[in-house]
Amino acid sequence: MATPLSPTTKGAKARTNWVTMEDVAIRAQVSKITVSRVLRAPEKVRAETRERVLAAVRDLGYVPDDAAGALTTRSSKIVAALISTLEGSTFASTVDGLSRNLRAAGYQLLLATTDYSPEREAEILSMLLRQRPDGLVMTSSHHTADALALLKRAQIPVVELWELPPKPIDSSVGFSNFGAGKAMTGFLLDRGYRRPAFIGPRAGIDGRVKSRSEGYAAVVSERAAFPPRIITAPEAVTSLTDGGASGLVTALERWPDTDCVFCSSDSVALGAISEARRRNLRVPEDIAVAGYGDFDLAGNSGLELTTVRIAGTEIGERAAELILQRMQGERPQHKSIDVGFEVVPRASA
Amino acid sequence: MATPLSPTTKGAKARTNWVTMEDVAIRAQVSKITVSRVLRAPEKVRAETRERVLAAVRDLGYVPDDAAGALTTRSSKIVAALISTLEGSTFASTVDGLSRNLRAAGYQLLLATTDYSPEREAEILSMLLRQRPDGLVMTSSHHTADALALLKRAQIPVVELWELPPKPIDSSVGFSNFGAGKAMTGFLLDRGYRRPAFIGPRAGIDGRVKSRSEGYAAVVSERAAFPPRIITAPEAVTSLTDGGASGLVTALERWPDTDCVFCSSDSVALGAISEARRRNLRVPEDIAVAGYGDFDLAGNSGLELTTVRIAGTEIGERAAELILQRMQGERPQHKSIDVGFEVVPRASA
DNA sequence: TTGAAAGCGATACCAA
DNA sequence: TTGGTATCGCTTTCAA
Repeated sequence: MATPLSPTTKGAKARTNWVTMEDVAIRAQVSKITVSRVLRAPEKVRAETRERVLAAVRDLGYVPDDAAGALTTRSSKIVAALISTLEGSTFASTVDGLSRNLRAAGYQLLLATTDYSPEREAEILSMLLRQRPDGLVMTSSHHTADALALLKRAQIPVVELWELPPKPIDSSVGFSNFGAGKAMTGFLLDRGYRRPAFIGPRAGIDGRVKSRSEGYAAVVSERAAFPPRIITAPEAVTSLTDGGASGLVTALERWPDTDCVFCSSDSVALGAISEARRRNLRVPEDIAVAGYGDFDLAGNSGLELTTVRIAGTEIGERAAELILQRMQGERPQHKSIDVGFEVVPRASA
Repeated sequence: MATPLSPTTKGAKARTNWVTMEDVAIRAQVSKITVSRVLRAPEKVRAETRERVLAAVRDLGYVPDDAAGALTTRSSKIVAALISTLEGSTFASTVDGLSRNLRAAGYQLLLATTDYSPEREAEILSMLLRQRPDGLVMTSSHHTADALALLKRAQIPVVELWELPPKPIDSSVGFSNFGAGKAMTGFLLDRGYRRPAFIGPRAGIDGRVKSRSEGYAAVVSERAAFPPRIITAPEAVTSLTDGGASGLVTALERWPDTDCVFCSSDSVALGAISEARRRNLRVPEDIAVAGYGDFDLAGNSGLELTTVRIAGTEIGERAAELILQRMQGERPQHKSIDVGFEVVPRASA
């Protein structure tokens, strides 16, 4: 035994199987830096040399180590995303649009969910920051002081999604939840409903829901002759659909003349419709139901849910564009992008 | 002006605002390596020193650079996930469970979606690998030769999700799609339906659907007196629900005695139910409909969809456990974990 | 057009 | 219990 190791120029001590740039360099008979150039600025290398290097890259199956490169370039090619939740598919399309557009520019998405908790968000943030992301997107606009301090020190572009905070940390892509609440409520009144109530999930879970309910309240206060009727599901109710069912019950008990409910999401609305059917109430004749989100199924399955449509994918795509510009040091024209929303009238209200 | 920079020991040349380990060391009057120890093996440092270092860490708001550390430890603390799609919320809970459990162990999730395309998967894989993930999970089991070669060279633990491939790359967490197709079909025949058809999305999009349809076909061949009836949505139809609607139409045209359709997903089933209602067919009396997935809404909204439930979150959680074990060099007892499935009988079939 | 040397921020290994 | 030194894989800077 004791076969002498072939003196592959000090390459002998590597214990991983990753091919390094040095390996490529040796095979192509050039220096490391030339390999680097071929990969990042091919025009700076003579065609002949370049071909030799590319051949070596192929032969060896070389995959560059971005993390190592990041050490000198100070750019990890990673964008971190803090998403409130992946369930209910609210943000799924946003994440999709985001990752798609980022990847097209060579960036990867580091994803984490916060379950709507600012404390968890802060904690997760500090973990994500250890990877030195070049940028950050988040779907919440309510942050702890710790989180804000971390973000400040990180000095990376931050984009807040799905709202347009009055005082954004940095920039934002979203729409006015307050405006959307107003629009739908106005639409319902225009349709002739007299006593709309608002049904939301457990209290304070989400600032966006609050904004929508405020939009509702604003319109009711202005145009209707009764105080706003806002129902919040009890803490015990966890599922959104269950919350919608119980919300409807509560609304009808408390205000028997309720003729219409505006739900904080389509899932909640489905719960309400389900409960209405259970009670043999006709929708919308006996009780009208409006949702929020325009999820896949809202328009189908005989549901015909009147709702508000948000361009989730577009939010992700625009956020990617914005953050890419910022990461490349450009100063984008707009720090806030309003993608709007749309009231979608269907049969349920 | 021209205030002389305080000679913070060569720290003067840094152009980022990140606090480095060296900065902490200086402030705590120790060497870098001691700071490193305090952070990773506190018991090896005298309590007094440790306190001084921790104070410095806090004061400076130091956040370690894992990417730099990865260079020597050869562990990036990153796990990459290749997900077929985030839409339809099929995999959302899996991603959630995965990222939650990984994070608890200090790992982050690098996420990308492949849109069910093996070619795209291979391409994305090579990009993800540049970040040197410590492990990889993927929801597809159909890979290109390039992808397999990359995976092989990467030499990291790989977990395939949502199926139990006969020949896994490495390990897997899922269940038998074939078995699930068989189980639901058997259930439908037991319920007394005589002529069940299978409705899937556009051809070949997903190996799992194929397995389910094969399970269906196996049972029909064995127990029924007619050849399997399998409908595939035309390429033109993109939405799953639309596919369900058109699938129902096709089935009834081609085989008017069809009394039951087993759909490849709940979304498809909703489309079918929707179409049935449009045609004034009663569900399940005139036509029964079964789905697959047990999405949030399946049990609600008067839908009462009979379906197959998959423990999506559990798949993610178990996958995290498995990959964590493998990354720590343990050899887990099981390379494949079967989380099973469950036929959920409701009113639609 | 190409290369040599010096880091980037952290950890491993061996000393003190 | 603590520290010095040599890397990790890559890019930058400066020369040739």
